[in-house]
Amino acid sequence: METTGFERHDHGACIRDGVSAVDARCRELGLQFTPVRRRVLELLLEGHRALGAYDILDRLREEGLGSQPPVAYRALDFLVKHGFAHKIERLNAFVACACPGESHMPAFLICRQCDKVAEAEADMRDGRLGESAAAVGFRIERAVVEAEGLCPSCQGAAA
Amino acid sequence: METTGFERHDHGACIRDGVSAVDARCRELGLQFTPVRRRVLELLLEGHRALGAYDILDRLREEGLGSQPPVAYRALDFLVKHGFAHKIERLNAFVACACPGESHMPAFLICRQCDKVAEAEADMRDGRLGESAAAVGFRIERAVVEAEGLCPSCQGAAA
DNA sequence: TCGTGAATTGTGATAATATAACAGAGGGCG
DNA sequence: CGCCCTCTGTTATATTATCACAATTCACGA
Repeated sequence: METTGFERHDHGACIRDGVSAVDARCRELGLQFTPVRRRVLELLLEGHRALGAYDILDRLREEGLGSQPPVAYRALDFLVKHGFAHKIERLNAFVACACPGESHMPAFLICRQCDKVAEAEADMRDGRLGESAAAVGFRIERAVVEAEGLCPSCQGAAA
Repeated sequence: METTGFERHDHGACIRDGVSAVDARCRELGLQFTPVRRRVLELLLEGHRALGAYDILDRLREEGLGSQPPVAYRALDFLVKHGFAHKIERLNAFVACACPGESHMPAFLICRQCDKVAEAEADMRDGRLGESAAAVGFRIERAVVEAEGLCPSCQGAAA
């Protein structure tokens, strides 16, 4: 289990790699990685932050890539459906996936101060929740796991 | 760790006990358990299902207890704030708390077929997510844990 | 008991998030 | 070319949630 997002890293590479990984994956799967979809992914990769659909729509509008909600929602649906982005239910917002292509049950660490979001792997079917689900005979298919708190640098800033 | 909601149980008692537990707790804490708040809690306890704010508002309207959204939202905010109910982010809906009064980090098992919701205890600060959060120095304060899948009886029905 | 301030409720308006429906554009392929 | 399929553009609308402010009710001490 690993996390990304709070450590410092080469963020330019982070965007480039994210986009090209998705690009490759789309080629593999025969999916169309259109300009709107690509741009939305770039926007999501820009900060390790969750962006609302309307934030994204505003950016698209500025750039002449579309002006109505369905444009943004369709691109986001595409990205989410294929695992290139995730929806953060707690925030009604979206983040780029930290490891596109790998199938996983993501969990998120959301800083309430700076709004950064890190992605971790946490398959709930193992572990204690999985046990208690199994105990009552519930079969877990998907899970939303969103932890909220303070990231390391905001803890430092508070002190 | 225990769950409730999928086992069969005396549901009449379930509502009565839920309401009176909250009633007692409000008395303890000097909170006003007003008619609207009581009624909303009863509605939430009726099925072990998540109800949307507007579903609740419709019921309140029928009963002459209020007709505008803030009436429902304020009652729900009260119940959630004091731990008598929880919001299911995945569904934008609300459920009564299975063990009001006890402070806890609830997790939910949501059946995608029958919409029933069971509550389990799952403190994310322990376990593997907690470890990986600790590893990057993230301090978890709250967590949304919502597992979706099939409850025992819906698995049976599917077969 | 009464006054006072705080909490609660009533109501209209509006914000924020999300989807439906259908027409048009474009590309691959017979 | 003509057909089909996917993607895009656009209007309209649905769903979820909050703001603002007036009216009322309630708790509590004088």
